[in-house]
Formats: sequence, structure tokens, C-alpha cells
Amino acid sequence: MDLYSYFYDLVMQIPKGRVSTYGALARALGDIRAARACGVMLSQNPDPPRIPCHRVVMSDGSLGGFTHPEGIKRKIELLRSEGIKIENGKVKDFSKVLFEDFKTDYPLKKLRKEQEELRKKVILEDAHPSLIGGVDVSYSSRNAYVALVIMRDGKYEVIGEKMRVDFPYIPTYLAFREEPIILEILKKVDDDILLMIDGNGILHPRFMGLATYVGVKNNVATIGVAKSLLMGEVREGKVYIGSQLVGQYIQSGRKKGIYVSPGHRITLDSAVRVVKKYLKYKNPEPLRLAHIYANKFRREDNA
DNA sequence: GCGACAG
DNA sequence: ATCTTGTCGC
Repeated sequence: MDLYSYFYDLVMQIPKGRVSTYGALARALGDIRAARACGVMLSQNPDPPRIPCHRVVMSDGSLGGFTHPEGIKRKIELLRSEGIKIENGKVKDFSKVLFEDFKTDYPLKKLRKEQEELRKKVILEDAHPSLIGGVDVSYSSRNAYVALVIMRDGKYEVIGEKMRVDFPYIPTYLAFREEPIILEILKKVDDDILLMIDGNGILHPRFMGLATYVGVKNNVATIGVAKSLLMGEVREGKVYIGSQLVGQYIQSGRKKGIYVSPGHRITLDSAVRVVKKYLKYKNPEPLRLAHIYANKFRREDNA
């Protein structure tokens, strides 16, 4: 799903002489949580002012930001040239010129449904794959650099790949940003692998975090390893969503720990055991190395 | 001021 | 996630 293109098409619906808001665009995408992602995508406008990002303001009528050498001054010029009156940094008669009537089929709503459907296919039993690895992705604007580290008797091998991303980061929709990227690199290796992934497994509002999504879609065993808590309550190191046990908080030193949750084809206990086995620093080795290499690939490409 | 959301 | 240098500490 190319959410960037979908989003820019929405922005192009805002007529001259009208303005819309980050929140209205997010609702047109299907989830108000995407409001900040809307701001990010506007800042990356590939074709201004044909895609009229200058017509998007804050929900109180104040102007918001504008990524341009001349800054907000240029946004004001453009809006005034289209007949929008601006006083004290705010759009005058805001409610009269506000455009919210987007023609849309709410793509994020459909993606939520997909997550809920896929939930039925999650298997939380051990598959005992023969290989173990970790994947991580590093970004530079819309370029993604992915590294897959495969552990082999105390040593490891690394595979890298560069890709264009077509989906922004939106909380609880991370899978739709990173799964296509991870899939590309998975094609290059044996399926019989246990993959550690930066992000959550079933520790997710729809029990379908990145690790679980990657696992179910590609029939591969996965473990989710997150550095911060997306949701749920932690009691005695165990993470619950309501009464359901979905993860484990693991602290190695005295610093902040990690949140481990099963992705697919593994139990929570096994996931915790495997992660602990590779725990030398805060992150398990396959992930720590994948992180380092993904960053290295990005730097080398942008040098 | 509240709420706060992986990467 | 990215933007960013040196510096403190094990």
C-alpha cells in the first residue's frame, strides 16, 4: 500500500482559496493517530506547489510549519495569493475556508481490518528453526537500508539491501512500513529461520505488531524486541494487555531494559530464552549487529 | 494541563 | 527513526 501517494492525492483535493488541517487529513486516511505522519509527509512534498502543502494548517487556524528556504513567510505569501486572509498568524474566517470533505475510502481502516483478520492465523507454538538471525532498518528520508544478520557458530554473516519506502511511520501501523522491506531481504535466505525483529510481536492493540505480521505473512518464526512500551501494563516483569500475557520485560544491567514478545511460531517462554541466550549488551547480538550494519549501509550510501 | 503512540 | 561532539564512566 503506497500511503504516500494516497496522501498526496488527498492533499491535491484541497481547493484554492481553502485550507485543511493535519487532523482532517489523518481522519481522511482513517486514523487521527496519523496526524504527525501527515506533517512528516507534507515536509517531504515531492512536487510543490502542485501538491498544495501550503494549504494545510493547525486545527486552531494557526499556520503550523513550512519546509522552505524562506520558511513560513512563503506559506503566507502563497495562501494570500489564493485569497486566504491571515491575521496574527492565524487564518481569518477559519471555519468558512476549512475544507474537510475529502473523497476517501479510509485506507488505514482497511489496514486495521487486515491486522484483525490476520490475528486468527498467529501460531504461538515452537517451530524450532535451524537458523537464527536479526533484522533492522535504518532510514534517510524515503530510503530504507535493511540489514539481516545470521548467526553461525559464534560467527555471523550480513546481507544488506536498499529500498524506497512508501509508508510513513504511524504508531501501531509500523508493520505496513517495514514488512515490505524485511520481505525483500528474506527472499535472499532460507525460510527455516528464527528472526528477531526491532518492534513488537503480539504486544500490540490488535495483537499484530511488526514481528507477528512479518511472521504470519511469510510463514517464518519471529520474536519482537522493543526498546519502549507500546501499550499494556507491566507487573513483575510480565507485560499484560488486559488479562492476556503478551510479553516480558528484560533488564540486563541497571539501564532501561527491552520488551520481548512472541511474533509467530514461538512461545513467549522460548522467545525470552532465545533473547537471553544472545544478551551481551542491551539488545541481543543479532539485533545489535543488524542495527550497526543498517546504519553503516545508510552512511556509506549518503557519503 | 492532559494524554503520550514500537520504529 | 533522524538531527549531532565531545565527554563522562565502567
